[in-house]
Amino acid sequence: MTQIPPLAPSGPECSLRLVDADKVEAVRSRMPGDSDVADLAVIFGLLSDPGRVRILIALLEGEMCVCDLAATTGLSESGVSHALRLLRGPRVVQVRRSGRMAYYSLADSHVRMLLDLGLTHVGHTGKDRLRAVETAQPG
Amino acid sequence: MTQIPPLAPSGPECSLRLVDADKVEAVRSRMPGDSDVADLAVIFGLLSDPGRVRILIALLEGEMCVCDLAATTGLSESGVSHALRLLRGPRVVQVRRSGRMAYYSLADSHVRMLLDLGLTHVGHTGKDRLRAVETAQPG
DNA sequence: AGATTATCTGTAGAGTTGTTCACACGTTAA
DNA sequence: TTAACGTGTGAACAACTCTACAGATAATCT
Repeated sequence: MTQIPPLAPSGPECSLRLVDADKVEAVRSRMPGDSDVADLAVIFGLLSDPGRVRILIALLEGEMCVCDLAATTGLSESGVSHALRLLRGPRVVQVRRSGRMAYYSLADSHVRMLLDLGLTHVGHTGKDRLRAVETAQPG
Repeated sequence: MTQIPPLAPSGPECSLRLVDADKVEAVRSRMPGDSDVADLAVIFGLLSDPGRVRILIALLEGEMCVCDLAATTGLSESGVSHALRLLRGPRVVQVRRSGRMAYYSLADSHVRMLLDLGLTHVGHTGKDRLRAVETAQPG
């Protein structure tokens, strides 16, 4: 089930050096499969752009239409549309249409938690993300 | 403290359309600052590469040296070194040196939680995963 | 000393990503 | 119907990122 296959490709002339072979084997056996790792990287990649981060943070407060998201985030409406397209694919956001409006909202609670955790890491207040509670960080 | 400034740049010839101006204002006022958003995007960006994800998942089990990380992840040792350099900057990992060995470990518990949350999001197999986040919140 | 080992760094090329522009699509109003 | 509106899409271009290779650095050993 594990990939990253070439640990011991053929014989003793393997060029890989190992210090703790047991640990390497143990960790390799518990490593998620390639597709899970790739999917994980894709999700994080979607959160790696400031514009998309702002869009998602805005959506934490509830659904919004494209033009309001543009005004909120400072992106162009086309830029917001492109970003939302990327986020729609892996179902990070979902859309509700009403007439010519498109109202977007978060489709996955994990993304909400990822954003909260990330903001905590970055030091933007404690868990209380969107409120100004100075939790000064030493060093 | 909020940026994304050009909501109402000067006058009525503003080209931005608003549907729910109150909501836009409310969300804008709670939006983290540019540097927090940028830092957040950087952190997620570091997690957006399969190689780095594998390195960090390996480090969930404890510290490892570069060559063992290479054997575990399938990356070249140079590639691991490059990846760790990126992760060292924002202090996602830390290094302990002993002789000519360099032992890397996770430097931030948030990253541990981000990885676990992400794996839950993609894998959803709900299994034993990686015994990560044992320091999670009490029941 | 020189050789070997483990890690680190610089660079170049291929590949990817974000932004902007222009226009297309479907909906609503006149 | 035509026009305006909100949104979606494709293409082009700059900017960025990943990977591999070569070499550098520092510690260890003979």
